[in-house]
Amino acid sequence: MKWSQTHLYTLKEAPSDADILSQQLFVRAGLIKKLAPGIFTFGPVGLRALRKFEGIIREELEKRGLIEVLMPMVHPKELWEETGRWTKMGEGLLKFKNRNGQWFCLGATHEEAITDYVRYELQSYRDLPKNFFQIQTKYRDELRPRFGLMRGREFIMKDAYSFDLDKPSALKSYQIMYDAYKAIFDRLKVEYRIVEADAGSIGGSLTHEFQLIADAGEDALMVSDVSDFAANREVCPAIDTNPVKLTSNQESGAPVIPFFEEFATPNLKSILDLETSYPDLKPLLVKTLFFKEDKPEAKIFAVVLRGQDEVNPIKLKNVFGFSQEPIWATDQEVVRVTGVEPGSCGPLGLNIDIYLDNGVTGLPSVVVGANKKGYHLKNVVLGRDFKATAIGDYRMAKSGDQDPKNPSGRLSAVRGIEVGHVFYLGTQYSEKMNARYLTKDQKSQTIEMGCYGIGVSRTIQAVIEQCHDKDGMIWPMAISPFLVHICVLDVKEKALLNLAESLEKSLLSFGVDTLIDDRDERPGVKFKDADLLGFPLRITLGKKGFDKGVAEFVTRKNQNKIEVPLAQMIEKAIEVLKEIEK
RNA sequence: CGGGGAGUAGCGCAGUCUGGUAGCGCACCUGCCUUGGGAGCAGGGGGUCGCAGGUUCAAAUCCUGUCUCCCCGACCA
Repeated sequence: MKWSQTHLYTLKEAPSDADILSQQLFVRAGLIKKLAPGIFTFGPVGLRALRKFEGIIREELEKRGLIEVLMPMVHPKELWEETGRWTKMGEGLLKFKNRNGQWFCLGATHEEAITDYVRYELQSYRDLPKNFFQIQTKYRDELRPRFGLMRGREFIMKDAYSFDLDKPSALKSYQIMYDAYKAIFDRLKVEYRIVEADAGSIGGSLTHEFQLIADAGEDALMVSDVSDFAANREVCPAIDTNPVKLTSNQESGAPVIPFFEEFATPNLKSILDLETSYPDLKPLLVKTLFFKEDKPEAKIFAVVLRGQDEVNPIKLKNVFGFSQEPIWATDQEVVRVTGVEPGSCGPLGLNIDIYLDNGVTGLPSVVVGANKKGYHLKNVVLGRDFKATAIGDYRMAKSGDQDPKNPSGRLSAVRGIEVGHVFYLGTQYSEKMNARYLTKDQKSQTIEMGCYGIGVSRTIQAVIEQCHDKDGMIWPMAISPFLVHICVLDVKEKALLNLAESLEKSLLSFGVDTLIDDRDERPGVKFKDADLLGFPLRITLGKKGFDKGVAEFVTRKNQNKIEVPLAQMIEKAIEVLKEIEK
């Protein structure tokens, strides 16, 4: 491909709305261009990266027996009403009417569509298992799109849906996809972790996320330093490594904690204020938070946890079986149940459900709000002074917590970009949509499902978030838009251009795609652009080298330079590329 | 939804307070010159200053309304 014959332009400055580096580089190199918030055009070079990644996905999935289909982007309302998601998905679904007044939405995910596609054809146990995939544009009406392709409204996704006879078979399909995803992301040669995760609005019980490690990632992950344990912080179990020790008197069983007493804490509103004013009480400070399920007429409940800990709404959602995260009670509601505004609330004397985080249970006594403005209570003892409805893990895990899989391991927090997600769904969709088959002994059985997604467009940018330097992108071989970038320094020299063209032709016969920069530009411009675009190998053909019979090879990653005799360019290029791939 | 900021050439910005011919850098076009790390000189093209209304002899600038975009925020008991 010649630069002059494609549409390639570069910017020295990034548009002011590009927030993270990978997005700036993508825009500067013309890989993407924003059309509207969260909606992008792919330029020819960006498209090549996209296509290469799609190729990898397709290869690994077809290898494992998946069937490629392509479903529509526009879905009728009735389809989504079958599963109740027309309303449950809320604002995320972009809905609109056609000229006849019929409602449609843009496909945000395709569980309904695929189930509809197969439910009348998959009738016999002989038809199962089957696993379908598609690579297609999704639309989700994100509240706040950002970071370019990372959180777009319109994006390209590979989604797959498995249909199985029973749960064991479905779990087998799950494992196949899990392994396929591993194979796919391994080929990118980037750092990623497979983490335990929350199922979110897709639903399901068994689920893993594939997270590409990057500081700009939107997800907080907890990873172990010794085992392969890794979890999204949303669901990571919180296990203290140095629980507060009971005093020796406590251990002997003597009731050393005196009755609780009130003390004045005027103008101290937050736990932070209390910590500052009473540093010696810091480990005993306990906060009482009030929540309710996100639906009308929901009951208020309290969560009690250490001042230093953060509540984890996802855990609450999962423990209580809510369909969504609980929401904070308003100040008025807090006053209604405690008699006092937030700042001095405590668990004593409440007649609502109180959920006690297990981080509190080791404390001999605690300090809580007195439910009286400007007062707190100390020497409060759990069980004696107030009772909890239930004790559980309701808090966020934090750095230094114990690895749930290996007691000697410690967790640390890293950030990740979710590029893949696998779910075991069970029958939650097939049941609602009546997708059934007949067993050998003629019984009607509900089909077991799984669903599996890869954010294709997100991944190519996420990769660059990890692979770049101050000069630009550094593409991994697997998805690099081109493998070789030939800079012809003197385009008026016909011989040089001819040489570049024949080199491209030869390389292409080895499957090595090449971009020839044939612009009439000064060398510096070409080198800067080559660094920005970041293809693995740059070959410089200049008049000086040509007269000496050599070309210069530069590997993008480490800027290693070697001189190569013109006659050996092809073999050497193949050799260098193989070296880079390692 | 709340808070903050911004809409002026393809991109990055100044000009707005204090009304008076629409500016700068990059990019683009022409010519000369230059050619191994974003050269130089000269000339040039491109704007209904987000939109609507108002004030004024005169509005990018002041007033009113409106739209759009961007950033931050759902840890406080």
